[in-house]
Amino acid sequence: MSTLEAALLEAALQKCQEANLRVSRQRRYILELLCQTGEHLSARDIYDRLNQQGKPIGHTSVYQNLEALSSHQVVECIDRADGRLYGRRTDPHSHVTCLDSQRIMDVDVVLPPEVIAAVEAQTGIRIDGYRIEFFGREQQS
Amino acid sequence: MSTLEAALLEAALQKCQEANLRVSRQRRYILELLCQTGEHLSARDIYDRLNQQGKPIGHTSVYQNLEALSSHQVVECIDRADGRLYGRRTDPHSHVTCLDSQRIMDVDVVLPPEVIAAVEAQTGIRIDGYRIEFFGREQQS
DNA sequence: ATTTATGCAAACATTTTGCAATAAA
DNA sequence: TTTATTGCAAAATGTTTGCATAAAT
Repeated sequence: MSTLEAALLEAALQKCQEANLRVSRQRRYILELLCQTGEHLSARDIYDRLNQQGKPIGHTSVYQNLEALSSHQVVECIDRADGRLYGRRTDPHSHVTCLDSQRIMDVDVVLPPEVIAAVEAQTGIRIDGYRIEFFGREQQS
Repeated sequence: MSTLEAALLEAALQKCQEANLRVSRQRRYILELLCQTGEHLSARDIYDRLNQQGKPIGHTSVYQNLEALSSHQVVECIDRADGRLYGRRTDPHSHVTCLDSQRIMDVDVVLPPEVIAAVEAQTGIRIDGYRIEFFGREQQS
């Protein structure tokens, strides 16, 4: 496990404490899995991978945990055409989806203030945040 | 029906022809509903509203139609935490979601080329398009 | 000791599929 | 007339809930 992954896991466990979420064995399994793979996984992915790895967990627990963890901002939850996915980053960020591999990458993009102001003017909504979904294909050079 | 709505409906019917999608009574019902309300509706919303309006349509037809129409870019399909929603605009655009009312508004935002270039450099993906999901609350002034 | 988490079984909601009847072109 | 669409019934998915057991603090 890289130091980045370790740091992410540490931060996630910290947040659990703050949120009064006990660090059960199964909950730790899920957090370790998400922090180690940078991927965005479905509930089923998580269920399958953990059980394959000899880390037994039930369906219900996966769902209950993902609900608890995402509602406390310990993990990220995104809705996609092919179902709900969970990721390890909860700070504001955007996504790039490769249309060939369907792989999702996290990216950091900051919009110019003028863009936000224009949206606020256009809608009357005070913008609190945003997420950009980019899509494209791998460069074949 | 406003001229905008009429134009949107006309364009949608046009696209059906080009895609060899017959304009059945039920298909027309769906397109009229989506073009008239600017809202983003779920399959169930559409089923309920049409049947309430005395425009009978079955569950299967709603789903089959939304699949056919969205895969041919006649209507928009977006995935949200509370399910799949359909809208009338298929050209590139972004969304603003009011966190109080859950209302979704369409907005037009064009990203500066530098932003796109930065994302491409960061990921190795040639960006084909994007959609920004903004969220915020109504201004109470 | 107290409270939270687990996970089976069952309910639920949403979406998909087989197929015979129907309607659009 | 030919081909696509409809919609019932049934199945497949994905997600949630009741509840008794087990585990974390």
